[in-house]
Amino acid sequence: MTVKVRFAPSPTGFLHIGGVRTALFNWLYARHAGGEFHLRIENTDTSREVAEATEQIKESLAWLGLDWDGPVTFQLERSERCQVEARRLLAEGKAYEDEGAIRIRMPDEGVTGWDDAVRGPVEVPSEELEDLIILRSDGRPTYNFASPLEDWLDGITHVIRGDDHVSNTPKQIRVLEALGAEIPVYAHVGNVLGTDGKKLSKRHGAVGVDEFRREGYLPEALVNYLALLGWSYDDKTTIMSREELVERFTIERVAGSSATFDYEKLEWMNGVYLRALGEDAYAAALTTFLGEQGLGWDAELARRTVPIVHEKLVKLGRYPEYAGFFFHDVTLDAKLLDRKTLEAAGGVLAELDPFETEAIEQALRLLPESLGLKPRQAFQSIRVAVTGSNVSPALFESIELLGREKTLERLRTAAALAGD
RNA sequence: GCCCCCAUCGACUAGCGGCCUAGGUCACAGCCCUUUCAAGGCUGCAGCGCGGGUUCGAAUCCCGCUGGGGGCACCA
Repeated sequence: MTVKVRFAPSPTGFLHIGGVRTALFNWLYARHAGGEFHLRIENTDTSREVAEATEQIKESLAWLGLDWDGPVTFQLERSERCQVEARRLLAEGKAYEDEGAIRIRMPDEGVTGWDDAVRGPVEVPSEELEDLIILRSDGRPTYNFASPLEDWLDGITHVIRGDDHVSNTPKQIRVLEALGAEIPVYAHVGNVLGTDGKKLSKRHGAVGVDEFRREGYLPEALVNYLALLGWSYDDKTTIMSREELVERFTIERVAGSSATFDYEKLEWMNGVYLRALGEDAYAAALTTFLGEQGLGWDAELARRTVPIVHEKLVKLGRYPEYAGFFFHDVTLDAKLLDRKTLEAAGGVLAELDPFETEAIEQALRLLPESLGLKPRQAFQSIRVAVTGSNVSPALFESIELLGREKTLERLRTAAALAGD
């Protein structure tokens, strides 16, 4: 039997990080099993649909590399089929009319249960199940009717979804039974919580995929991080490529408990991925990112800064503040400047030939002692003058890249500002 | 209120009755390296929610409690 799973978001807004995690688990499971991963838009409730949402969801998944099989399907397109099936249930006496709507009969004794692939057996007393409305009086199907019906139509074998659906599952199982459909395997994954311990949702702690993209996270890092949120391979492995994740992912190792999203770990992991990139790949990622930011910065110059920023940034979004001084003028804090040092540095660098890192370093290394300063103090002053900050990429390399003219100009400006 | 789910360091987790003096990663602290910041190396801090059982033996099994989460719509 071919594994078929689906990710079924409702198009009411952007794809948030909890939803992505669900999509990822489905995708990993499908790819691991050599099965199919379907994308289904559950737009039963037209009133809440957001026009751009579907496109945005597709874009987010594509950016993350979660490709889906077959066409994207829309729940709305199957509403006629829903009506046909509802009438059939009516005719079979499994459903009845109620003020224009159609309700399905639920058993009122015994239990309704299933063997959840992550939680094990779950049982709900059937008396808790109301005869739920499957067709509204205006003829539109409700979610708990349309969703399982579509699972049936699409031959979905495994339903992997968030914890918040456990209470829907018994209802959907009864719908499926009435329909005469096979019951898929259900796997309920623990929810993703915000730092406040509340479930992440569009209304709460909203974190869309595009936000991570704008901040300069790499999709590979996000995927790796998310995979570890509720799943683990063993007791040691943390960094795993997409291929390794696919190869290793199993539902048995998915946790049923909810997990808190941790930005700091994500940042660390993103740094790991960034550092693992070769210089060309890094340059490509950086210039693409900068382009998306719309800053209009010189891509060639950005490319040349790669060697000195490569190991330093934990996410590309830090680049503008860290290396922006290459592209625009700096503002200085006079308190951090020492006039004598700056003038001496200017003097030394003015005549230097060639104006290259090694020569620059040799020349500047001589300064501290002659000024009676510690290297640390002298270099910090120069660093601030040239880069505008006491945190910057390597100083001598930066000076070479900036060029003699700009360096001297900044040194002069800073010296004037320093006073005595 | 009722129903369901969950419960190991601050966070993510490993653990599926003896291998646990509870392991790994992030974060945090200290040290080393060092022109800043990172990175890297080393060391450290820190946890089985509580109470009963079962067993020769419990983080692991059972029950209760507590806590957290989710759900109870002609929303999805």
